Amino acid sequence: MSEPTPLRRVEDHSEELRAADGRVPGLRGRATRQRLLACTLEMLTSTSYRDVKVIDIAREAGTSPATFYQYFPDVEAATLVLAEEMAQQGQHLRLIITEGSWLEGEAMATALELVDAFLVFWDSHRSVLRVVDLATDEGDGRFQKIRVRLLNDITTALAEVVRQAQKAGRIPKTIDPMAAAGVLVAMLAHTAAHQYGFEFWGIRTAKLRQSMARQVSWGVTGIIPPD
Amino acid sequence: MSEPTPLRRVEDHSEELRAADGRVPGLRGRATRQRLLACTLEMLTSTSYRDVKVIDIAREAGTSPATFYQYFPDVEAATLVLAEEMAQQGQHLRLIITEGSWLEGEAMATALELVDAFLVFWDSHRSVLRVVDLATDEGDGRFQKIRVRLLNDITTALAEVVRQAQKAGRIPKTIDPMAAAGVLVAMLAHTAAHQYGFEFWGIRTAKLRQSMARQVSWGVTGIIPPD
DNA sequence: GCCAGAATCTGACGGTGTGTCAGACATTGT
DNA sequence: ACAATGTCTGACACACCGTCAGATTCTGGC
Repeated sequence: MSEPTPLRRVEDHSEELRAADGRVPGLRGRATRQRLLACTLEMLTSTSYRDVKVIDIAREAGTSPATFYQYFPDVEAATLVLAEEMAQQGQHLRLIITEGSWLEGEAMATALELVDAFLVFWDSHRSVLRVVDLATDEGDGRFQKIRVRLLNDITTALAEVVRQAQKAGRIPKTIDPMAAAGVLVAMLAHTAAHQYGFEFWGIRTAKLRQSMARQVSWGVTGIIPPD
Repeated sequence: MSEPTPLRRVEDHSEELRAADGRVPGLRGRATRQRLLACTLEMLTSTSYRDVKVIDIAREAGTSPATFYQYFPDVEAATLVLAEEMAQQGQHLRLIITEGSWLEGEAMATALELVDAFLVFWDSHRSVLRVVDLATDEGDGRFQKIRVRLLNDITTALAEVVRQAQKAGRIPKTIDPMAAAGVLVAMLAHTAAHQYGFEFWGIRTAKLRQSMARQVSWGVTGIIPPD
């Protein structure tokens, strides 16, 4: 537990935070950084992405633009951190798939649980997720990585369920489990993202849930769900 | 065909184009406007949306920023026009659904056709579509309207197929046809949007097509597709 | 308590983009 | 040839960006 290498100056990195000038921020610094992150998030939810300005974030945080640049090279970088935090929190979605039962008669309930979790998660991270999607589409590798990390675990978990169904002969062997799972995750993600769009369109959320869960349940187990 | 109301000055509107100063542009004007639109599109595909600047569009079009503002209040407005043009072209997707056969043994082929059309369409309008998605998420009603118009026709067409399947007793009556169709369209749209993301992830496009079509085919007809 | 030195913040500045004029320039009909 | 009308742009005031050098605040050692 004590310092193991007194001679060589160990740049103990791992998750070392660095300010613009290369220094490791102390307590106060990290607090300001957090404040800036929070305000970035707030701006992101209340303003069009195009119009999120460093100067506004700084004003909101009760500091100056120069301070912002002390901790982040630009708005995108701050958003990236927010996205990483979000992806962290998304890991629990995976558990619903691996812990839940996909047996006949129970699959639909598990699917519904997954759908609900998706809807809640997407709703509470809307503003960051839409930037992640945009940046990914625009070919930004950093955001793409986060997006993949978030969805990959969920997809592989679902793919494993598909593989089981294939063994049981309920889903054709010609199906690629990852493709099947990926398509379902895409459906979940996009529906969740445009949730309120559907409502506005005259579709009740309860009906939406039902249809989403139905597609997931069948797509993953090959079992036709009960009404 | 001749002027019918010589006394009252008829503001013949309908689809009257207006410049910033309220005048109706002539030939040269409309040409410049088109040139600006084309350059906006080009910028949109080659640059992050945040970084598309009026000055760049103008430079590219060989004109000055002031000219841009003659025809559009801002970059978003120009994008809106591009989005409208795109939505127009999307109408043909609807035909695939209404003209195709969803009978047993043929549904999968129709579904595949639909999937392919989606993939092609999304690919050739990627840059505009991602802005439409972003702006819609951000609550911009104008983009939302376009998005709905594009997807609504497709969704109602699919919903009609679902309704038939319900009559035939292959899909439970408790399902809301629009919800079922909406979920499938969401899947198609999102998968198409992140097409190359899947490839990068090790999934072959052929397998993706297959899984997409499978979900559509079953979700819409209730018939389990053949391998 | 005081102070040196480290950590943190900011005012001020040159650079670039925005959005708006008034007026220069082009085109057209007579 | 010369209005009248349509089209474009230079110039400007304003806002934000991103970067310093130096002011301000904190901290540990005495």
